[in-house]
Amino acid sequence: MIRMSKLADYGVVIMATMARERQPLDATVNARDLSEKAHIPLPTVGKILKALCRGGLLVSHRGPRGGYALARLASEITVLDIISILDGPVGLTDCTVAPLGACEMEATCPVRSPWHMINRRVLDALRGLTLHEMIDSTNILDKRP
Amino acid sequence: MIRMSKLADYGVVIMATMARERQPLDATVNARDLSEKAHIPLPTVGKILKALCRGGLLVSHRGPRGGYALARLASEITVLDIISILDGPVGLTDCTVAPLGACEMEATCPVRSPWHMINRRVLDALRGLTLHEMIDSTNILDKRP
DNA sequence: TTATATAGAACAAATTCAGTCCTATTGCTG
DNA sequence: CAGCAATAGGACTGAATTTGTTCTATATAA
Repeated sequence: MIRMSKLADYGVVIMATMARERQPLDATVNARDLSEKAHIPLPTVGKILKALCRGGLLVSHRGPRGGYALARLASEITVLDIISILDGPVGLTDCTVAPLGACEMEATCPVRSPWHMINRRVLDALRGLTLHEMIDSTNILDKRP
Repeated sequence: MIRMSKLADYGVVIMATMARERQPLDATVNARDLSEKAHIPLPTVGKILKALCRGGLLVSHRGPRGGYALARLASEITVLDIISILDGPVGLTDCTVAPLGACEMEATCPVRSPWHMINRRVLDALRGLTLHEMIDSTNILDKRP
């Protein structure tokens, strides 16, 4: 159904929530607080935060008063970054993600190249939106046609 | 993973194959031939053809020498049409498809409106490609940046 | 009347996903 | 230094979705 996983959906919400707190880059938020703010169960939040950390979007700090913080500015994190980490490579069809030669129909497939074009547009749409734009309530995104 | 179902993927291939035959609108192709041309198992092709027929994209003809034909010109059938019929409403997140008020976070959700914008772009990309453009090997789609 | 082809529903198997839990590790703090 | 707080990473289970098949009924051409 061309739907992304709930994990990725949650991930975007969590990242947006962190960014919206407008904390300095080095200020950390722990999983428990995020769970409450985003209304997502704590174990799930933890799982997502760990993945985002491994993916390089967050930095973590262990121990008491530990937590997570954005690894870079909200304006330099895109929706595509988040989804790719949590869901793997984004692609509408297998053949847009699989390595060249993986599909035996490749040479004669009537839809291969059109799919690549559509896929590129989808990627652009996801890459074109940063966390910063997402939380900036004064942005003009919604007014665009 | 933001991937559409195989059924929808097959559906697009099948429709493109039918359109590529460049047969007149009333000429029918049966499921068996399509199965061979598209390299998809016959039962699966049958299932997809039935669904596309119910969805109004194909017309069927029973009995010996029966089969299926496009219900309208290839230039008037979009990729979005095909996917919607086989996979249901297209939407990256549940909240872009669910009726208003279905999500309790709706009022305060930090990502709701950005998602709607991204979703609109994805829909546009899918709606912007017709079956005719897809099979027209001389089209300029691939050359676009 | 018979063979061919689709209609539609029901079904079984397989894959994927969501969510939880457990143990290890790190680092603050008294 | 001892104990607590917090993340790291993996394993595991249950559920939901998806895939692909099969079976019976119906229509139609020869």
